[in-house]
Amino acid sequence: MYKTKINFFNPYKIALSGQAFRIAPIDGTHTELVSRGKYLQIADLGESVFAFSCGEEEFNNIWHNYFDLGRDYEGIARSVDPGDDFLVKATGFGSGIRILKQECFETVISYIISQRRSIPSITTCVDRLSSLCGGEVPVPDEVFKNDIFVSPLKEKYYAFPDASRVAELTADDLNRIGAGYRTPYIMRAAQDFNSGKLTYEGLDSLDDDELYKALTSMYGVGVKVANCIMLFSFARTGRFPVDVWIKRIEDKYYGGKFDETRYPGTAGILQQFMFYYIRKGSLEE
DNA sequence: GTCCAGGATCGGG
DNA sequence: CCCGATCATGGA
Repeated sequence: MYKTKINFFNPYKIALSGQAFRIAPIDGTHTELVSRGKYLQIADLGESVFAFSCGEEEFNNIWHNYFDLGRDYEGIARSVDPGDDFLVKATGFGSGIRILKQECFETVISYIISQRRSIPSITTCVDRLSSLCGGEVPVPDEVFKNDIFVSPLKEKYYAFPDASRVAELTADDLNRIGAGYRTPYIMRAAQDFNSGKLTYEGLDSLDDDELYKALTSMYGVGVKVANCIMLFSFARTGRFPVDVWIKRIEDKYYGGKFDETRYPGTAGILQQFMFYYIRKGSLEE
């Protein structure tokens, strides 16, 4: 168990923010996730103090980066135009949300799956894919031994499969987990990552325009999914994905188009606040 | 049963 | 370049 104080960090909101599909709140103060082939539980102890179900070394090597804890989110919130009522509200409401640095292949496949589906439906499909061919991930003993933590939601957890495993699946396999018409998209993406035609390192070495071009040239990856991959896996925080929810915001509050060039390098982070607010904000009004 | 979902592709104008 | 039809399925 590693305990530390973190400002502007709210795992509960992050779990509900819809940017990742394998993180979930257990109750109001506990959140669990699987990433990097590991199970992690976080307990919110109040006063901005959090307990992680791992050692200090794992926290520093993996989770500090995963949760983007080195970035100044307070400064980003302060940079918002005070005359933009909607954005000010959204940023305040979502305070504590971080842009996760998710694994590349998982993000590509998850967002290919995401097209034209609701978030619960995406989660179901990604979970089915993981339990079909991802390796089982143990829950650390610490979760059961230390009463700071609570019982996990599920009995078993599975890593998101790597490209070699997904590349072995047949169209029937993918249809069975509910991939629907995205099945051929997933198959080709898995082949490209498995063959080495696409790699995280290769893609990450590209600048924004080149990366965008590389992603949108993939079969089944269009404008929106490419921007999500860039934002949620490559930390290209200037990218501004527009889905049906953001489009509604643009129509209602920004005359049809949000001027993302006003926030170079941070528009994507603000986008996530907007997305969270339009979907969850009304629940507390 | 109906409707919509963190859209992309394809063909045709 | 822009437009409309179409795509398979889960969840509300």
